[in-house]
Amino acid sequence: MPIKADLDAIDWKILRELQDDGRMTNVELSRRVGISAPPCLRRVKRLEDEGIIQRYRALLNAPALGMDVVAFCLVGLNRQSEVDLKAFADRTRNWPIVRSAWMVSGESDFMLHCLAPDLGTFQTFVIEELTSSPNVDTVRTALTIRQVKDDGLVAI
Amino acid sequence: MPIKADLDAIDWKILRELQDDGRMTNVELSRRVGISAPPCLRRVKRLEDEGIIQRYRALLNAPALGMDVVAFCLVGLNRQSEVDLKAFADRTRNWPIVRSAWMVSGESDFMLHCLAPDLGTFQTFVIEELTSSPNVDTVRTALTIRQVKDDGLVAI
DNA sequence: GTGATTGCGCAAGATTCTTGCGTCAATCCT
DNA sequence: AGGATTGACGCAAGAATCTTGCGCAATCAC
Repeated sequence: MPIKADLDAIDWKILRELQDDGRMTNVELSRRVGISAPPCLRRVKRLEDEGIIQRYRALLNAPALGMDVVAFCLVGLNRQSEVDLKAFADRTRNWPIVRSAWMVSGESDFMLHCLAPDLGTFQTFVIEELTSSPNVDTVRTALTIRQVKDDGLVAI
Repeated sequence: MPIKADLDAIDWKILRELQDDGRMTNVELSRRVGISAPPCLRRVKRLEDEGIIQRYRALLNAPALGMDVVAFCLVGLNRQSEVDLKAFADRTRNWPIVRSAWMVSGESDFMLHCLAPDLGTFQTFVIEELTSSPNVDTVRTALTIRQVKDDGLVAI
């Protein structure tokens, strides 16, 4: 899709600040990156319009909301045809426990990032939904103990 | 940390909306959840103060920024003592290619979410940094082909 | 039934957003 | 080389939003 963006130092500063606090006011942002508010707002809008900033999201505290189990599942399929891959990808979108998912290459075909209120719910999901899903061959799970790093998507 | 929050239907609506667009104005948010702006702002501030909303983040388009390789690494250590785990966790924080990391239980000890400009850079990282890091036993990588689902952290 | 508590909405001042416009520096084209 | 063009900045002003205090109604406890 988008051609590689050409960004100057101020653009990178903006991206860094908005990754750190996506709800910062434009006035504060402009102060931090060293230009006045109007051109700063125009830069942010340009970054949004070009799709470099895809969206803004509030990050929630899962345990406080009763979601105590975070886990990853590596799923291997029996058949990896285009149709089979698409069918499984569609299925992940209908499982609320699966919060995000990637098609991957390697020993497995999909990586699922899962969130469940408790271990029983998660195990039931793995056994009764995931493992018993058509075309699913192997499922390896990794329960998270704690997150040890959480930086934004892009560094620099 | 936080006691399980007790949230009513409006709070959940607010959380859903701010996960979908974390930069929405409070006026628009209040309109969507069906109350006037001042109590809506007070609810958002309460959710922030109680740590239910942890932060706001701009999500960036990695390929547009020259980051074409997204991968996961499952890392197994030789020794899993408290000190060893902490040592490896600290090391992940100094690797810019590792964007987020979890300590996990299962066949591996750590899950790393990695981002690199190209395959060569990623392979060099895996071979010269990760695999050759002290106490690292096994490294299994899964290169992502594409993301097929990306919902917020908490559903409902 | 009465008092306390909680949360809503209104209103007004402060702040921020947004747009148009003038200026300036850098680049491009003869 | 020199004038034209482009692009981006900052100022200013009107519009929108944020923020706070306050009064009122509903709920809860006693």
